Amino acid sequence: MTAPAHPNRPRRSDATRAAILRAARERFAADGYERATIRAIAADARIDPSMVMRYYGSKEGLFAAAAEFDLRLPDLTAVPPGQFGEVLIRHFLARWEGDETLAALLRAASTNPGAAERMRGLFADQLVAAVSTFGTDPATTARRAGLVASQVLGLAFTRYIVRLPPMVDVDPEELVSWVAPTLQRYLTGLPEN
Amino acid sequence: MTAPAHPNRPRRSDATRAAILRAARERFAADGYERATIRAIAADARIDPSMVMRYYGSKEGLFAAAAEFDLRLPDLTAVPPGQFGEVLIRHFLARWEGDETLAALLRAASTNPGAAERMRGLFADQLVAAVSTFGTDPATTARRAGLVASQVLGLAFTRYIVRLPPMVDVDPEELVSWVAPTLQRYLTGLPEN
DNA sequence: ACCGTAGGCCAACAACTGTTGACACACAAC
DNA sequence: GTTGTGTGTCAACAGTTGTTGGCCTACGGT
Repeated sequence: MTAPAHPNRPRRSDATRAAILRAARERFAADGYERATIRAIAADARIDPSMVMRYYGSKEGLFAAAAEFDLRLPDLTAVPPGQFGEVLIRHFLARWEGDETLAALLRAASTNPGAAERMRGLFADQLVAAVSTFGTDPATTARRAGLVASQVLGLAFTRYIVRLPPMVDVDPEELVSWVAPTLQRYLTGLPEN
Repeated sequence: MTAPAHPNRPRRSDATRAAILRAARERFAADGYERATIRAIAADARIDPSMVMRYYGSKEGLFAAAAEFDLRLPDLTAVPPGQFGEVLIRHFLARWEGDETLAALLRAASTNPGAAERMRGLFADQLVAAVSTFGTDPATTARRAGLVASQVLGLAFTRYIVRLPPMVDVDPEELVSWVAPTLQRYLTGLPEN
């Protein structure tokens, strides 16, 4: 057990824990869940593999800690309704480039049931919530959020995972100008227009 | 060596080869590349694991054979320019539901470099080729094809891999009516309209 | 009827995996 | 200084993986 008498006193091992988490995110993002071995992660963090087990219990526990993620979606009630799409795609691009946690989660979700479940939860708890803040028909909210997810995740998949050359090379600003109208229509438009 | 004297004579083992391939596609589609073990595939095909090695050389060779895929994209020169988007999304949906090979390739591409390379090739050889048949500026062809791929693969990812409930439950016809305009704009429109 | 060979199974290998327990050191409290 | 606890290493475990070679069987051409 690692339960100090004074619960909030900084532990001497905090640096090690952080190093493990950083290495884990890198490896999970680069290799996916099953190819990212505990031994490799421990080597990156320059500690013994058994430390990973002591601090995170198991490989699944480590992944759960490493894939903790907050989309930090902006409050759409403070955004002009005509700019929902642009604000969202800009936010996603920035969030994605700056933090490899989402890439790790995306890669792992393809093959690991637990990671897929976590991805569904992230979608249901955060994206659906953000979409439902402004007044659309509640009956269509989930579907609109799903469509947004399909375009945003597809963008991430082609750009960061499979790395299709045209999607890797394209200027982010041009990406925004192409994708923003798509998200805008998914959020506020009607089908078949 | 399995080189018969009369090269095109049907081999007695053709049924076994086909059974292996079918089981391999199922397992790769359901579990991804690393979780799909040769032993499990062989058990599904009711043969010994060593047979897989004899007929396909290695796990990578088996995957290469199982992930052989032709998108069978329609000839867009025979389609009214205003219906490119609708024709494409209908075709993709049908192709996806009827054959799990693409799901196998998609899942594997997340974690296996070879599968990702194959996905890039499929994109470059087949989708870019189809897009360039009609007269858009050649300089933008690859980008337009990339955007189409991002939406189509994102749809597949959310619907068949992660299985986001709203994307799984949505009626295919409604999916068409939402996504067709997106693809249409990626193919023939201008950004920021 | 004979015999080469393709089809198939079995057992084992070496490498790698997540995971565990025993042991050594260092620091802080008393 | 002693003691206890948190931090870290080492070696080994049991299971699984891709892969290999030997052996038996049964078909098909002659």
